Amino acid sequence: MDEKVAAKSDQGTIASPRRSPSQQRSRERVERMLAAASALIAEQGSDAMRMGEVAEKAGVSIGSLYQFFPDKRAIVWALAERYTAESQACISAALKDVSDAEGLKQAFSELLDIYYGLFLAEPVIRDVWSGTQADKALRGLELADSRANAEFLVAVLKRLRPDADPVELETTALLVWQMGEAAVRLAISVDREEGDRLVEAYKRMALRELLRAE
Amino acid sequence: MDEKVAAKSDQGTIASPRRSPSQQRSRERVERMLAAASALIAEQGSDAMRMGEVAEKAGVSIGSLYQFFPDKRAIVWALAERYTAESQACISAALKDVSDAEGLKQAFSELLDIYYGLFLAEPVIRDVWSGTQADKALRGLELADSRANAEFLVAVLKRLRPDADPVELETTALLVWQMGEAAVRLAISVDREEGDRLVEAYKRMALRELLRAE
DNA sequence: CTAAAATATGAGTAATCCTCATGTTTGCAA
DNA sequence: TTGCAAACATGAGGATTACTCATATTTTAG
Repeated sequence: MDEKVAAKSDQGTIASPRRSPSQQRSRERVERMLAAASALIAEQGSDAMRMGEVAEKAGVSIGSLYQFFPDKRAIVWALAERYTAESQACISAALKDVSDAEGLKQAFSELLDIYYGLFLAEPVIRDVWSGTQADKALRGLELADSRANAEFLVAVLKRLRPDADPVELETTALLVWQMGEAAVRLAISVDREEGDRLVEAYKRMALRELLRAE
Repeated sequence: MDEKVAAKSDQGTIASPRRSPSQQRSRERVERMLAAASALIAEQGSDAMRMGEVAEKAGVSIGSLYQFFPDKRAIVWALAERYTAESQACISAALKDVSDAEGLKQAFSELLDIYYGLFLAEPVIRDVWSGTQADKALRGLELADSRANAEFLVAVLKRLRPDADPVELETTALLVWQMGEAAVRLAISVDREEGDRLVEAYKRMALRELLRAE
């Protein structure tokens, strides 16, 4: 029983596919499974995706699903890998030939627009790529919390830069705060030395932004 | 059946507590439940937390758990609210009396250290506050993906600033990239207008950092 | 044509969230 | 003190769902 529990909650390991589709027929079926999963994730998020629904939507049996995907996460994983590969190609292409400041400005700006547009248009990517199946209510709490915290920063900024556009100050504060949370999350997921460097680098960046004169 | 499913996957709503503990005894028991949940989340993450384990560890029955928490998420939620309130008080206190640039520098730096330290020391907060129950493997993929993408930026930076410290460039690139993802995630969770503003603000910030001379 | 490999199936198993009927304790008015 | 209503406690069992496996079918290779 202990081993079963261990295996069940062993989230740190990637289960390898039970079998790779080698025939034409099975390749097509696997594609249908992925498409079905993608659609369901888009509708309700990967957490609410049910294996039975995926099978039904793909027109295959439950068993066939498990023929090629060892478990539910493997399907999400496969989609994630697909999008990852696509995005890397895109990023690499955009930045490959940049060789001066002006080029970087342009390429970076375009890249962000593409990335942003992708997230806006594709809920699957939002779920898979943003990597959080956290439920909406919790996300809402986080956003509210971020806003509340950013307000403290806004108050400070208004004192320091009374003539600045309030809307811009709000935007700056919220962004700086959110990026800080991202920096800390990143920092705790790498080794301590790199984490410390990242936090220090973030501090410098954030302060430059916060103290920047109009 | 349809209604049941709807209720089950209705992640956007916060279920209100079935009952508030009004007697001394039940208040203590609820505390024990929260403590047990907190410990289990620290061990394995909230996703792997089992209601039966929480009850056992708290020394109460399953039924008592559901007397005060409508569902599993409500426990996580309760912990999150607790930490949120604590952190807001901390942030507010740190920033309240800041009135000049030097003060902001100090306060902000200290705040970040506290925040970072909290995440390092308290795995519960990591799970609850960082708001992602996404499994470790997926998180690992994301980090690897971020690193890979940041490498493209590093290549550009090395061309633009050949004399800069490579380690610093790596740090800058990874941070800028990660913050970009955070900015986009934030942008898609607010209305379109504010989202656009946030992305544009991020672009400006990021480019200032990337193009900054040593 | 035939045997082996690949693929397909879906009823069944096990894990887990949550309910509910029933029993126990507490607060309080008479 | 006593009696009673409200609050609290319990855990077996219902319901859902990820996943298995014995069995059947299709494809491929020799």
